[in-house]
Amino acid sequence: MDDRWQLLKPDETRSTPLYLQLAQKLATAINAGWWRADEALPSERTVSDELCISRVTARKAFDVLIDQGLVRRRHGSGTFITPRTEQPMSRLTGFTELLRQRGFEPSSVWLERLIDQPTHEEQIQLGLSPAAKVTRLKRQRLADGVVMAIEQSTLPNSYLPDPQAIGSSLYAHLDQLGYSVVRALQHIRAVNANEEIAALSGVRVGEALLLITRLGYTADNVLIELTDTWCRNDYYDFVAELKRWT
Amino acid sequence: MDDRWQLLKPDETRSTPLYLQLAQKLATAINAGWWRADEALPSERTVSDELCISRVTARKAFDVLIDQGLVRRRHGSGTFITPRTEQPMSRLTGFTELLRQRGFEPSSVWLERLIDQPTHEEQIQLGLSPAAKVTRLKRQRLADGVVMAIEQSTLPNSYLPDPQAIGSSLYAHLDQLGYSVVRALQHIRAVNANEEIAALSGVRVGEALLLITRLGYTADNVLIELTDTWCRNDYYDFVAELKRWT
DNA sequence: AACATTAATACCACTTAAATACCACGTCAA
DNA sequence: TTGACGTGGTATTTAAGTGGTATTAATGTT
Repeated sequence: MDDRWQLLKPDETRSTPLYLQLAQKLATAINAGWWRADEALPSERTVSDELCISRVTARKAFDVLIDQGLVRRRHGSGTFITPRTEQPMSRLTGFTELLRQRGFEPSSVWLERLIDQPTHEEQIQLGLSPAAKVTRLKRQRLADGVVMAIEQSTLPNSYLPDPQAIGSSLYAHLDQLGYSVVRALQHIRAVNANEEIAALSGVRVGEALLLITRLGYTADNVLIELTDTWCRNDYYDFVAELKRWT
Repeated sequence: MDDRWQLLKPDETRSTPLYLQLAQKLATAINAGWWRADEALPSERTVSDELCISRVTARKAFDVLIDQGLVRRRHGSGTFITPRTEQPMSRLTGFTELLRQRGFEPSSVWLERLIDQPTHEEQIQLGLSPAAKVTRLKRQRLADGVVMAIEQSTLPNSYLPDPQAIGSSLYAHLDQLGYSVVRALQHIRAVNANEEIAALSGVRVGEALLLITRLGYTADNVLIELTDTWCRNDYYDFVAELKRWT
């Protein structure tokens, strides 16, 4: 900043309103990358003081930027740059939340909700006694009515006595039962769609899909969830932000 | 400790919150190895007393470290260093490092190292002047002698005057030149291998590959690296650890 | 003249950083 | 076994900084 204020100063000739001039200059600055994603703009007061205009005028310029979706306001906190690529997913969040953030209307269709014998491998991973059973869930995930992913979860039956009782959000249901998934390991790889998945997700057989395998842990560090998700990546790009620790 | 407290003292200029300053200094100290794995940090009270700040402020700094997975808290007992092996890989790390961690012997073969005209899109993304050129790098990445990925990078020529001088590690080379990549956005999706990539990576045409697109930023938040990596996922699974923020 | 737009002033409501004071869990020695 | 002490956990408060809004005056348009 500092010397950059000069560039935001409005013209003397008031052919166009002050707030529009400012809005335009600010938009240019944002697109030029003066601030990074989620960084706060100077406050409305700072801007108005620095440019010798009223705060409401500065605010009105901000309104334009908000209307354009360039920035977002938080009462009592500041005005922040909207990330261009929308929300890097670095937190554990359900499918539903994630889609809402991206402006889609999420929904889902149950394909399977049943109690079953665990495979040998599942017995070991989930630490089940020989007699224990598992609950299997399978559903289509939709965004704006289009199938986006097929999701298949396996949990110890003891955590989900009644599979039919699960609403649209598995995580919300688990929360209610006191078994919140707090930490997860996600394993991402690419696979070619087989006949079953292709038919269910509406892609051609052989098309590349993301296969996300998730291991969900409770606060006690107990593995309670094994989930495979086949994602059509034209709808579900996975974005991660990485940092270097110097 | 003792004289080390001096190094943790916050700056007078309060441009950034105290707790963030402290968190950063502590993180540096931890990575520098001030404490051993599973060793306890000084207690929140000790830190706050020693640095003449409130305990809650010290505590808030600790919160940041916990969020980064560097330490772990035990009620009534203390705050302990997380062993490196359990720390989530949320750091930005080159291919080489990553493979070593997994016990492979990494190597690479150059396919292309040249100076070229940028495409229009690259001009905009990298903020290049009309006359500026870019350096293109393309190589096979091997693990134990087997091709694992094809990597194609584009950087502004100004950062890499002599492409031939790059050794095996691009990041190490950039570090030496003073243009460290500090932050990166990774975009992961699945694609079917086309003829070129299939031939280069030794898979059948149409096989599912991970396509990882990376945007690398310097500390000044300047985008200097565009990299596409096509990965055979039988060798390179992408693992991420996610946390829920309650 | 009547009206909408622009811009300024003054005051309200929310968020955050930081401090204080007190509560709850572990450890360990008596 | 127990209780004192050291550890982390949390509710509350204060001050400063942020956006939110009603009101008013000047200007331009019809």
